[in-house]
Amino acid sequence: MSSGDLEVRQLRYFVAVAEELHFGRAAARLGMAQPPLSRSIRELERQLGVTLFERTTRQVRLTAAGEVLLRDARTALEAVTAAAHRARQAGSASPRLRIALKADVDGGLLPQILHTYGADGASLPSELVLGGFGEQPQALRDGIADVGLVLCPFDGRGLDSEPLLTEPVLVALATADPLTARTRLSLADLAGRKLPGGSPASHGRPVERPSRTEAEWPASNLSEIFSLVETGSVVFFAPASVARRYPRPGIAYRPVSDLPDATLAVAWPQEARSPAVAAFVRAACAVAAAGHARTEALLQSPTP
Amino acid sequence: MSSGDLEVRQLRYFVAVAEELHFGRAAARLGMAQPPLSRSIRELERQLGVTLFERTTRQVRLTAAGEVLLRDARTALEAVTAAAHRARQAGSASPRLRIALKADVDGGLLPQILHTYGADGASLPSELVLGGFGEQPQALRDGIADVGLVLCPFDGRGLDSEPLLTEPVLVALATADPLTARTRLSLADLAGRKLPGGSPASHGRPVERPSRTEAEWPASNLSEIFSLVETGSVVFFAPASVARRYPRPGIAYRPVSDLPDATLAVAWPQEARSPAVAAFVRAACAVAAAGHARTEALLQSPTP
DNA sequence: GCCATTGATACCCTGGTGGTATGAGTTCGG
DNA sequence: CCGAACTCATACCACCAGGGTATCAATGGC
Repeated sequence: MSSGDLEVRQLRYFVAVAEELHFGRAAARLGMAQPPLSRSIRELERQLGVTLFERTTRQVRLTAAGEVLLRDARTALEAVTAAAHRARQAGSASPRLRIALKADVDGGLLPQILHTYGADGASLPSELVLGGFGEQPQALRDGIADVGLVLCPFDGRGLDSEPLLTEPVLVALATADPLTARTRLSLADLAGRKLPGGSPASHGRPVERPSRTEAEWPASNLSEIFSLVETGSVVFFAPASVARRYPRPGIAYRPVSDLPDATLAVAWPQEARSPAVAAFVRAACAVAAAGHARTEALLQSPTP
Repeated sequence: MSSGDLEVRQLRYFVAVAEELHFGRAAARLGMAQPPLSRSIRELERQLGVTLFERTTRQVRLTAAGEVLLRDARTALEAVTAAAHRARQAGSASPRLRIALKADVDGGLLPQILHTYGADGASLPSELVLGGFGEQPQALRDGIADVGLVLCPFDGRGLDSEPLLTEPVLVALATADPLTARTRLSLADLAGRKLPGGSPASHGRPVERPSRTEAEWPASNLSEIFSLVETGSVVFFAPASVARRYPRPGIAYRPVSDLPDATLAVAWPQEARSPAVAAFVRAACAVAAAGHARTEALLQSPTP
């Protein structure tokens, strides 16, 4: 037995094959030829003493053990890449707090949060890490960012989080859309409308892992999405704070009665121990609480 | 840059050097020569673009980036070995639920828990994984066990847990000990007495990572410890349920007034999704709740 | 100032890792 | 029923990464 322990390369290969369920495609994705990949998987199975795939010449399927390994291998790979990224960051000449978020999806709190955070003694210079919908948790797990603003629900494996604010979700329609005649819509009204994601309007964000390439998204940023909305080719669900930021003449926003409110949260890796992360979380919670209190006050006393 | 990504071997090497702070000793521990180890660390630093150690010929110190990497590398290595162990287990012909505990430290609940668990439809045959004090959390992180019984407080990184029962801690003394004359003791009374761990009685269990070899523990199991207690060479702190199990004539148990109660908890890896683990946790909580209710009843109605 | 200690450098060599060519089994069309 | 296409496995080869040995160089203690 030369077994001893697994290597990262073996895990990468395994995940590639497990995701493609096809040795040739997996090899292509890995930039290598198929035979060494087959051999490597076989060697992995030998080391583990376990069959990971059931192969026919026409089909490759994961065994139960393979399913288990796929899950654990993914988290192990995340942990390794996170170690690398965090070490690089910690060794850099100018250490920074890297904040992951989707551009404009900050509930309008970001400037205030940054201000409060900057006043904290434990604060480091901050840096924004912008990413697409739902990519923030992965960025945190991979060590690309230290803390993030995310929309609930999100994939919280290995993360801790604290909710900041909850706000209604509006639908953005072209002003020309007949539905704008109504002041309130339901999901049923929107059935069949296309979403920027490309898929028909079922509701909610894509839950599966976003391994798809950017190319599949016809529009990757909100400006482009709202341009599409303006032309009437798609509709788009946006939290109220995002809607406030894009008050275009060609777009109308309407509340959706049966869509749950969107909750913005601050999230960070569970094992995070950095004082800067703690300071940012403190600042975010404080700003959210202040905003909440202000809203409450407005509601309580309509005539101040 | 041939960097791309880290390899497990590099992380193992780094952790060894970071723990030993000495290339020669680290190399010996890894079963290899010193020069390739030095070269490997240098290559790692080059890949990361970060200095991990400050070396003089007389001293090796971790840099800040090194500290960060040490923490993350440990968790990454845990994740990798866990993946291997869990895959092996999942692929075995007779899958089992592996329960980690320290022998006899189960609050007397284990038989009942196993009985209840066995009646659950989702249950698998169970297997006990016995380990020393505080080794259970590590066993769970390394994928050696699926669920465990642990004493609080414990190193809960990556684990979820549920408390089961809380009971007072007694001190075990030789019957010949003059302190047995008193019915109640405080920690101050025991100052200076030796504990089985070898260190003087400060109180509590060793908190640092138990990487020490078994040889450092003069007694590795409770039978041996209680033999030492009988001879008067050490005293020993034991939860009441453990004391009940060793009612030896040569040993007297006394409550310790200023020692916090011991809490037994059931713990499992956060990412665990197995129905068998869920069934065991359910069973453990149910049995604990039942026992708790029984105790309450006894206290409420002293004359039934 | 000499010596012991310890990390770095130089060099060699083995084995693992990847490439190419090809075989073998399965499925589908005719 | 046969052949073509597809796909995974096997055989064999080549390269270099990773480990070993010998040695140097720098530092600190006596």
